[in-house]
Amino acid sequence: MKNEAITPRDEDFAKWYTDVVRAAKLADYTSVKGCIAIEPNGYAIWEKIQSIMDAKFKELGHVNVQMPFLIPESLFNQEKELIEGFAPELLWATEAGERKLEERCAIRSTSETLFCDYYKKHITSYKDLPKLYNQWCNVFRYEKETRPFLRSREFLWQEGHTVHATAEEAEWETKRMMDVYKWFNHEILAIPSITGKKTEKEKFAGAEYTLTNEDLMYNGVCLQDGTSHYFGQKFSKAYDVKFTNKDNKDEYAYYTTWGKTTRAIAAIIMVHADDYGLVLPPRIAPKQVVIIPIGKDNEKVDELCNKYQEELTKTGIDCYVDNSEKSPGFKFAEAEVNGIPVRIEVGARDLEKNIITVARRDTREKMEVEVSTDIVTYTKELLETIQKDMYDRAVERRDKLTFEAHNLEDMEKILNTQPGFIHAMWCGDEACETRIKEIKGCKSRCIVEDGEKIDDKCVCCGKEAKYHVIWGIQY
RNA sequence: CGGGAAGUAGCACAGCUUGGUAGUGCACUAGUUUUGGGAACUAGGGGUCGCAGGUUCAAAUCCUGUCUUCCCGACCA
Repeated sequence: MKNEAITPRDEDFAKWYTDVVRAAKLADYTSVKGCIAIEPNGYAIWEKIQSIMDAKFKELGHVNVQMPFLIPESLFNQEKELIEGFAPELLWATEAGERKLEERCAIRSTSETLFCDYYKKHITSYKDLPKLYNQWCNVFRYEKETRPFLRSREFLWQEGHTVHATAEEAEWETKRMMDVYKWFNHEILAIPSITGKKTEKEKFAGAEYTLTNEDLMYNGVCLQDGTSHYFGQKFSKAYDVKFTNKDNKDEYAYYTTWGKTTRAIAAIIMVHADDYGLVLPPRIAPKQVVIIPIGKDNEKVDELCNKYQEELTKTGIDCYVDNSEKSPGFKFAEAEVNGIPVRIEVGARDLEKNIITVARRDTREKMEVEVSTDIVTYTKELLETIQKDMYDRAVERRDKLTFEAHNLEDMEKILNTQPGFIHAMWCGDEACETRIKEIKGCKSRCIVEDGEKIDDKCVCCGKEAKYHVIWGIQY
């Protein structure tokens, strides 16, 4: 049954996206521009993202803290590049009625300033290092065009802020956290992201360098989804974060930050969802299985539903029985639009033949299963299969939308027909980046680490090429 | 912030040109019958027409301003 509330994906991708968000009840608009109400279905996904990532952070030795929501202007001003980079997005709070703040404060857009201010007081010796802190919070950036999850003014994220005694260790941390994001996207979200280093033009304001995680959406548009920054001593010099090293000398600390946001939910939608609604990879689905009874007041049906629910829950599978008064057809459609990976239909008619029906959301395939089958093993295997198949399909689509450009004409042709990840060589000159941006706003996504040499010459100016870069149109 | 479109019941829309009792479908509530892909019938409830001014005897309708949402740019996770 085609969902009429959802605009077909190939007809209007932007409209399809917001239709899926609304139909799956992930978020709704509020009377505050750019600030969404994340609804239970959407927040449950975020909670699952949090729980998996948080467990990973803790496993790696990070601890959670919470910093203030307001940042004094004087503190912000200590780092020139940061304030310049963020100035257009900052919202300043000064007073509310007759109550005035002691100092003009920015609503936090990112918390480097506050962490540095804190670390400055708490680090004296190399023995205090490293500090591996993370915070889960909301931030506010004054965005002009907003869309649910994809780009909102207020959004939720985690920001890790670590300080180290040596550059090597800090760089290792930067890389290691990028690997965590990559692992998370590949293994949990079934999104085959690519990672690499941002160019000078695209890096975070004030960073020595920025590592990035880039996803490719169904329509070939790129999405930055997770970054890890190496600041070297830049911030610690600006904020005076010093420690005494082993040689009894003062040294500025080495600083890293890394973050991932609710935008990941946008990525899940734009990579996996279809014309029937949301499709959730089993490992991130808050509810992995829905059991739908068919046939009213049928003892056998109810009994089997409850038995399945109990057995599946016991093995750690998130499932529930849909006992609402709705018709079976309604329940099917609702489970589908909400993206629940597996649907078990227990019907009176089927039971006479000693079977049940199992449907997988990703392919919408229905299977008849003998009642005697061990439902736990069957479901576990099916969930794993779905996870793997979703990943494989995403890889296939990404590869289909991956191109090589050897000159500007190639680039233009690709961008005008079907955008995607465009591999091309670059001389390293910012002028060439600017020139390429003139083509449909195409930007460098990342420099491929250890990327193979496609050409000797820069795709733009023809001079000697230094870097293998992936280019694309971004959200 | 530039260019375009739209705001009327929870949702989708009609009514506006030519001012005169607030409409339709879905959803909602109650009851009955139903249940294998968004059930049927009957009876109900719900709207200061985005907001603020103005014109008028009278404004959803005309005028001005403003806010929000969507699309296309510029900016960004």
